[in-house]
Amino acid sequence: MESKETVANDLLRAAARLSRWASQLASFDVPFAQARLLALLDEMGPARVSVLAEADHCSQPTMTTALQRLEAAGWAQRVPDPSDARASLLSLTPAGRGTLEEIRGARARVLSPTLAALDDAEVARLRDAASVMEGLLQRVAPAAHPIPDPSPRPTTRKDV
Amino acid sequence: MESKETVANDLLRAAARLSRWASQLASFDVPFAQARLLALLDEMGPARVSVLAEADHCSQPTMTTALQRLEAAGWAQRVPDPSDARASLLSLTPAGRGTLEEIRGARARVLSPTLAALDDAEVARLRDAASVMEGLLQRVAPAAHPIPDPSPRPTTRKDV
DNA sequence: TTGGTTTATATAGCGAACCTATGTAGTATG
DNA sequence: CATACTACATAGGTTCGCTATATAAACCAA
Repeated sequence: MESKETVANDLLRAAARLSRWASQLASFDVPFAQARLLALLDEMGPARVSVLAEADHCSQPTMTTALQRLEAAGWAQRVPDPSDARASLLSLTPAGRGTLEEIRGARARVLSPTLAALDDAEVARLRDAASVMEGLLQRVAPAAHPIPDPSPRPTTRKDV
Repeated sequence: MESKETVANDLLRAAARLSRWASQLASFDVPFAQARLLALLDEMGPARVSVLAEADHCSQPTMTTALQRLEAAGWAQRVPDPSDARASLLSLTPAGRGTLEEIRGARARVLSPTLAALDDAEVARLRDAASVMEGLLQRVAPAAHPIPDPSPRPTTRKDV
């Protein structure tokens, strides 16, 4: 139904713009992808590289280098996985946890002037918006390859 | 009651993840930033580089190179600004508009299996989530909005 | 055990998308 | 007309993402 397509595009566009705005305005010295990874490590505790990559919807090499950056900054640490010598378990250091808290506080401060002007009903709408998007992601995340797109590449990009 | 800080962080995190997931699955050949710029050009009609940069919350050089990529792909065109020989007015070509429609359709198709499983109440929650984020964006960044007004912008701040 | 496959991660190499600093040319103004 | 300002382009650098491939451990027959 067309209304559902409209919902999809409106939602994705709004999410993209909000995310983009936040990543720019609340830019301390920590790049956005690194802040996102700090939050992921905080959530998932000690975890393998490949598990983190899947959770973040990025490739394993991308996660490897991202984690190397965090380790170099002293924000993440790795220990060998006792059950598999090929794997490592990554987790936040205390410094990493402190940085994550700083980031969350800075984001909240950036949004606070706007949030202060909202009444409880609007705050409730925001809360519901966050939870409904989380729910959507949980429905959609397990399907790693939902639309294989069998058609050959239209090559809209290379030809004029 | 949860604090407003928690709401802000939850919302931003959910928006970031949803946007990230969508940009990975629904972006056939077209990189995410280029798709975003196509939508921006569609909204803002013929517009100057600097106006587009401000609306997209990026620097002017970033917008310059992004537009050069779109022009090279045949999706954007520029005409000299009749009122100022230094400036150009950028707009979508018919090919660019077609590509944008393809992108929107692909996004909707990617989400449609999930949306089809939702009842009307949940779809309504998604719709409300999109609109509440749009409202939040207009409070914090009153720029990128359907306003085909070609009158010159009075100010050019950005001086921090 | 050996040898082949699979799995977990790392490396190499690339392009896109950001940034700041600076150059260039047109515009405006004293 | 000279100076300052403005709009855009270019230069140079980092982050972030990808695919392809290498390396090493684990697994699994025979």
